[in-house]
Amino acid sequence: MVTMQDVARAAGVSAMTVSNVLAGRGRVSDATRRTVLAEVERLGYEVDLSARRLRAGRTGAIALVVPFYDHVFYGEFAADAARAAAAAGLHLVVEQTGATREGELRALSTARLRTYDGVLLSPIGLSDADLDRLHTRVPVVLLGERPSHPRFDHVAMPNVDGACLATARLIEGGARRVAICGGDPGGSDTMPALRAEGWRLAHERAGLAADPRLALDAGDHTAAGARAGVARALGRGAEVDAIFAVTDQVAIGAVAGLADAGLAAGADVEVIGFDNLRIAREVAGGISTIDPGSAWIAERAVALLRARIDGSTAPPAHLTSSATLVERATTRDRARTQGRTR
Amino acid sequence: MVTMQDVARAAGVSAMTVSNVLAGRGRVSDATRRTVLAEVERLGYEVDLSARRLRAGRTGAIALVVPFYDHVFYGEFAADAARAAAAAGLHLVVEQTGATREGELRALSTARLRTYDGVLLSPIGLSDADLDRLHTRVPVVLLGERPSHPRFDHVAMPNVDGACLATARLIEGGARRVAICGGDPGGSDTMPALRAEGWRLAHERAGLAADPRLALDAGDHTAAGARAGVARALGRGAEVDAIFAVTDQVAIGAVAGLADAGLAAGADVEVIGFDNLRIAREVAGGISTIDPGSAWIAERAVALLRARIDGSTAPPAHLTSSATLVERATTRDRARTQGRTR
DNA sequence: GTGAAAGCGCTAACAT
DNA sequence: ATGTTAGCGCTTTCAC
Repeated sequence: MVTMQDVARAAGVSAMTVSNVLAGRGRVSDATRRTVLAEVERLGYEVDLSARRLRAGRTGAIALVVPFYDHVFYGEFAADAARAAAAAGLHLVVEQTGATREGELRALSTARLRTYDGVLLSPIGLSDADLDRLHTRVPVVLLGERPSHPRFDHVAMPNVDGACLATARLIEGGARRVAICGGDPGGSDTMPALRAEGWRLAHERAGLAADPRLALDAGDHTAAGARAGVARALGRGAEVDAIFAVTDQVAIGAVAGLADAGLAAGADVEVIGFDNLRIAREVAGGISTIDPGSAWIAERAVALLRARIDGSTAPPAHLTSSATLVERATTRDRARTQGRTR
Repeated sequence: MVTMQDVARAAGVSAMTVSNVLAGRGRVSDATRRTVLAEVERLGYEVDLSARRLRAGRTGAIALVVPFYDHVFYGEFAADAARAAAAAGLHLVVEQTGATREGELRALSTARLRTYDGVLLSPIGLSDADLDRLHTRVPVVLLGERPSHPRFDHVAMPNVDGACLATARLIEGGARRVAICGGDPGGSDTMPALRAEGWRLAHERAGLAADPRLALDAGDHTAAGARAGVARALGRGAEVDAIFAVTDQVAIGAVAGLADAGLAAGADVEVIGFDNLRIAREVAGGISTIDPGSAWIAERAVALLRARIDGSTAPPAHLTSSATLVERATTRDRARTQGRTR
């Protein structure tokens, strides 16, 4: 294994000069630089990141910590975040927690975290109290449901607004029995709870009452779970004019569940999803959905993290992106695509 | 920031003893252990991974290096690999290369790699010559298309076999004009080329000739690209009895392209995809597909890496998983699900 | 069972 | 423009 010393010796300079050349730091003559780089190349030298970090305190890498690797939404989000990180001169790596409190604490609290300059965390299992207790030198920016914690920067999804926008569109389209699939009207601050709140709010604003019996189960929020939930509800005779599905995955399952019952999404029952996954465009002729502005979220979150890494002591920012309705085949098109800003 | 020294001081022992307690190494009295652990807890101490690695040479983490974060296949594969890694006592993190030679070299060759005990690499842009030139102390296990490189362990997808199995099923089902969507009959050793080879092979074995005009374009292998490709082919009057789509994403697009032309996947044109993505089960009534055995691949790859990390000098292993046909609604069911082993 | 000394590979701070 | 010194936090080695 070749070290910086080896390169220095071979180039007839000190290790410090090699370090300076490699980091583009300090003043080095052109001749020296060339010699050093030639030796680096010849010997196949590569800096040891651990050593650099131990001394310099930085790695140039940030982590995105998500609940599950195999959720399409997080995959697409990671791609957005990687783009934003690259633009900010940072390298992004992704870690998974399994959506458990323990997994999230492990990802944050344990040592692993020290090898990153900053962390983008999508908390699911972690309570505010857990976050309070977090004593970490590494800057953390929270992603997710609702801007909440006073100590951390937070960039949130427009959960309530987006759900409200979707439900309002379904009501305006003439539906009076608008179901929510995968929502949790009883809960608080989780994604299913917040989107259920938007569903309820849209009813209220239209002078209607959201019927709790129209809160359809979506199991674990997979397409399979939603399909089964919709089939079950239809099977026991639930009357449904339209469905707001809390995610596009759920919407895909809901469309399948309708099809199982001989109903066509769009023509018979309007369906709107949430997330604007790329795949939703090609399924069932195109699933209408709420675009939560993921690219904007990724960009702002990375910018906030970058600022903290650079030592910013500004008060924590709490941002929420704005939701846009994207109409496709599962809603009968009146206007094609209409946006709305909070 | 609290260091091991701080804990040692507080517990009235040496740093070495703290280190021993934390690593479960050496002989430490029970009383000392308890005191140390209590101080660790009280001070909120966490080991610094960079320092540990610098000295000990290990981090307990491996990297999975994939072309794109936002490809569903890699997301599902990462989840499998994380499970396998956890079982082997390793922590898995995911990095992205953008499918470029440069990105892959950067992920491997640059320093970043040294913070991992091993790397699972899914090479796309890298040539065998590039791999030859790789001089890295860190063990690398190759994933992907065809077992090839003499210096590395490799676990491959059953590309040719799987494609052959799918195509054979379509031919046995009565189709005589079996298209391939997203294949590359001219290429070599890439995923589209190998799956095209399987398509050709199945024809040959059935005493038929694969018609090169039935190699349908799928653009960048997104559902959108495949949909456009199928629509274009149908638009210029191509006669197609059945479609083997090289991935499930492509299959989803192909089903949409057929629908655009008023054709029903399954009833009018049989379609088989490849990958067995979870989402493929719920789309279009269920897309028939080839299960490439991703979980097996992940498990074997992690086991090989674990062995190398532990110092194995066995000759490089070259494994290929076996393909299974999963029949759903886009094929007319005769047998439900039939496997085949290589 | 525990500790002291040494040093992993690198870079900040200060010479020269 | 380049080199010297010191030390980041940990663990290996060896002494007690």
